[in-house]
Amino acid sequence: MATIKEIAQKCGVSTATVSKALNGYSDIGVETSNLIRSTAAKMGYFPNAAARALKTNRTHNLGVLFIDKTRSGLTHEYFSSLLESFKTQAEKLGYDITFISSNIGNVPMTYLEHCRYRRCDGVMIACIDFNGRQVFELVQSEIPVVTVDHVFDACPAILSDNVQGMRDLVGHILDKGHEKIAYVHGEDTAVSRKRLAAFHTICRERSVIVPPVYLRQGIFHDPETSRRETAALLDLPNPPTCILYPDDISYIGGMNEFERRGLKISTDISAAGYDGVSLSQMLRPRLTTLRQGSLAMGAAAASRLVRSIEDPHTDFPDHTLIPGELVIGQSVGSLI
Amino acid sequence: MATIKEIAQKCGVSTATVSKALNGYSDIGVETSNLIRSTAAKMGYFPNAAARALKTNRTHNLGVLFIDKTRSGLTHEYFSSLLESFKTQAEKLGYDITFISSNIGNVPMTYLEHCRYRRCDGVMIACIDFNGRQVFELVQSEIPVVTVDHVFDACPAILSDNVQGMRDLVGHILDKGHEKIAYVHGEDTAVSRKRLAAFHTICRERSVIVPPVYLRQGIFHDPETSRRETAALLDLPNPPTCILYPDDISYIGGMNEFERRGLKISTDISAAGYDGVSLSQMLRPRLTTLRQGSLAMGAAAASRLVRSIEDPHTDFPDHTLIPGELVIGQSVGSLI
DNA sequence: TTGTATGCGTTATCAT
DNA sequence: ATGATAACGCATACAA
Repeated sequence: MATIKEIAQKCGVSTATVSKALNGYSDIGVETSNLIRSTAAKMGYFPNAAARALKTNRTHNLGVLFIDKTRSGLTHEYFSSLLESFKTQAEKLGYDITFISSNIGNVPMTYLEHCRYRRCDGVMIACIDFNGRQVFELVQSEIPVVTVDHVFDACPAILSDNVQGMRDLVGHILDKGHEKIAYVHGEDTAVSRKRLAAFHTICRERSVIVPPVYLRQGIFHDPETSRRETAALLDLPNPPTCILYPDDISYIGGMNEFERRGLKISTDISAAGYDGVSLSQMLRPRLTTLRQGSLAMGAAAASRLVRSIEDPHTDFPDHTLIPGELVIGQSVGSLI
Repeated sequence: MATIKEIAQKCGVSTATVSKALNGYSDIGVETSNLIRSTAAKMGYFPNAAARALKTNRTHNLGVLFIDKTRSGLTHEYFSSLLESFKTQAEKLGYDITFISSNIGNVPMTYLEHCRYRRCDGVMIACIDFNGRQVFELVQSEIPVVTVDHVFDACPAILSDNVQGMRDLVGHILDKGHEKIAYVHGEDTAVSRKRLAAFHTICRERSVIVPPVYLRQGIFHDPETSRRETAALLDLPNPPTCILYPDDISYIGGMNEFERRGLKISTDISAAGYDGVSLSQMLRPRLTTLRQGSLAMGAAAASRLVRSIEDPHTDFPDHTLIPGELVIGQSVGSLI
């Protein structure tokens, strides 16, 4: 591995000159600069990240806190594509990413300690229990943080626009003439609450009454629970004509229950998901759903985090709302 | 951030003593050692990874080469759970992981250069076009490498046991009395070839004849192609009673075609997938498939790589075969 | 058992 | 325009 010193020897200059030339300082002669650059390239030189980090106190490394007890983090398309686009954007901006965890080797450490150990320039937090003490400690620290789909007072956040998304989705269903709409929603989280509130708001705006029994508590990404709630809804004396699910995967449970009862989706019963994962468009009928802008969110998170790092003066905890996109499949039939 | 120097001051000893005490050298007095350790803990000390790396030439960082043009890498459960378990095991062994890519900032670099820049102690390669020049360059380098589901002459490999997996799966189907078995297989890769060969072998062993027209070239994770091939198979004068798909996602295409034709899966037609992703067990009927040991593979890859790094003397390019597990759903009906 | 001194590869300050 | 030198935090050979 070529070092700056070797380049200096080869070019007959000092290491200081090489360093400056390579970092584009203007006070180096054009000729020497060119000579240095070309021989550096010829020798396959790359700066030693550790040495540079030691000196500059900047690692060009972003921490990613992306943990899930159920190991569902990476296996949910919404999160994995978010991560993928975060990584891509981070790389474009010159940063690598490192996963943060709560122990390394046998040494237990908090998230914050892990970040400090690796000298992360900043951290993105997503897909985690945001109420943990360790998360809070990290958020309160001096390290720049960006959160996704959660708001902390102290740091910027990238948020999926669940309110508008829900409005678009339910609006479409209402346009199709449905007036008996049930909603199997996810666990009680900020996301669920926003969607639920938006659901109520638009229904009221359009003078559609939602009987309390149409609202069922489900679990994100758990088809079996959704199947059970679907069965309960269908057994009602006055069953709904359309059922909303917490997400596309949960819809699978409903779909199974429909088929078991011989109900044809879109004519006998309508349904909609949320997320817009690729599976939803593989099914027949294609699912009507709301595709969350996970790619845009990942990229926005990376850009926003790097801004916090590189321009700390103008930094303040703003919120970026990323819109989703209504995906009209064939799972919501028309009643008009 | 506390440094070794501050601890030294506080304890009234030299930095060398602190360093030794913290690294468990035996030539430090028990009392001083205890004093140093406790004050270090009290001060929230963690060694500066960059400084340590600079000195020891070891970063405790593993590179992960995990790229896919179609961005399907992270979104396929097989790969994402492989990565997740690799990460978990690496952390247990005291390593963080860094994604390797082919450019960072505006600076284009090869995979090898990126690894060197970050001073990765080793690299895991999976889910990538293994035929690329840059991959080859990396494999030939001095950096320890482990590959997953691909064999290079020069480095150890972790392999899913596709031959035994296929034997188990097809064996089960034959046990159910099927004699007309079609196989929509994936693109022409080493994995496909192994599975195809195993398919032929076991059929021959059990005296089952496979007409060439029962073998169809599909595409991994592409339901639409599978749907088309399924239609072609069903339109045959002498159609199969059971169809194998390249993977569970591809099966969705077949499933759609069955339903379109009003064929009841398991009684009118049988089908099997491969991979054993969680979706396959959410569908009704549950899919009969072969669950690949992705968790075991990820962990094995991490352990194997760390062994290459920490014990280079005994290192040689061996292969670790990880078995899968037959998952018997309801999609293969009995003909006997 | 403990301390001194040096160097890892880089950047940055200050001379020249 | 270029160079000598110190410093970043740590580990270690060697001296005491």
